[in-house]
Amino acid sequence: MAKDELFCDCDVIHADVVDKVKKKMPDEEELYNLSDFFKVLGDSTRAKIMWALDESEMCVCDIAVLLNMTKSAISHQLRSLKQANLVKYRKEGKIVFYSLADDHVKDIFEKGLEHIREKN
Amino acid sequence: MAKDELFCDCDVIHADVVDKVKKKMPDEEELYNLSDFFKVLGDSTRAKIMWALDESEMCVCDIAVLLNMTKSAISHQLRSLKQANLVKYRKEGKIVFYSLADDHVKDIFEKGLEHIREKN
DNA sequence: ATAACGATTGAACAACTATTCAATTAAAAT
DNA sequence: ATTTTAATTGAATAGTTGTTCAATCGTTAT
Repeated sequence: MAKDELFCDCDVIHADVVDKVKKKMPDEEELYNLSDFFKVLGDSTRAKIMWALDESEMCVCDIAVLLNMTKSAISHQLRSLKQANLVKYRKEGKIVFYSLADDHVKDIFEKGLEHIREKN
Repeated sequence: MAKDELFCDCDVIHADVVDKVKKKMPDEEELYNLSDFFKVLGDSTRAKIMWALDESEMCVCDIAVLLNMTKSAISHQLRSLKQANLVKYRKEGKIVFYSLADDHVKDIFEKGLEHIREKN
């Protein structure tokens, strides 16, 4: 019995399946990073920001006006998006222009929308 | 001045851009649902479950053993996944087998992994 | 220099969420 | 019928997270 299974409160029902899947399973860290990536998109404010930046490069103030929120709130969220490499920025004087960092994101957005629009 | 802009703590810097994006912006509800969808994937336990179910249909107990967690914790998370239409299930006696509900999810997973593996 | 403004930051609070624990349901086996 | 087991459920708790508020940084204009 593997030490991984010591704390489960049930019998192994299909040990073959579990073993097979366990062998293929990617690193703990990789799935953790994956969920972290989706977590960033999993907030309506950030989703709106992403959508907006997909349409056009914008500064913090523009986004704040668009979404009717404070610059501070937007800036905090842009920080999350920046850390997740979903957006990039360029400075022009005191204005900071943000834009999407990655083409994957557009695809992911579209796939996600397809899913929720299908409405099972 | 639109009433949407009353509470912003800054001037409109690029009104043309803001207006253009505002017109294209999808319904509040749609982006809210989109972020809700990503939120479900934005937890490492659920991401692991999704990954496992992408490999093979599994019962609650199998998943609990695989992830070394209690059936209760897994069941709670499967409930979230089910509500988001990410998984479906079939009953066989007292055993409940879960599997992925949707082909989109596989694509989204792969796109997400691509992104985090690129490592900017 | 200094005032003004876009943007960022940190602390604090409120809202939300994942896991645990105990109890319960439903089906199978004795 | 009763026991066993897979699964679900609800309440509670601990941890996380989004927004607000106030202060600060950096650049531009006066």
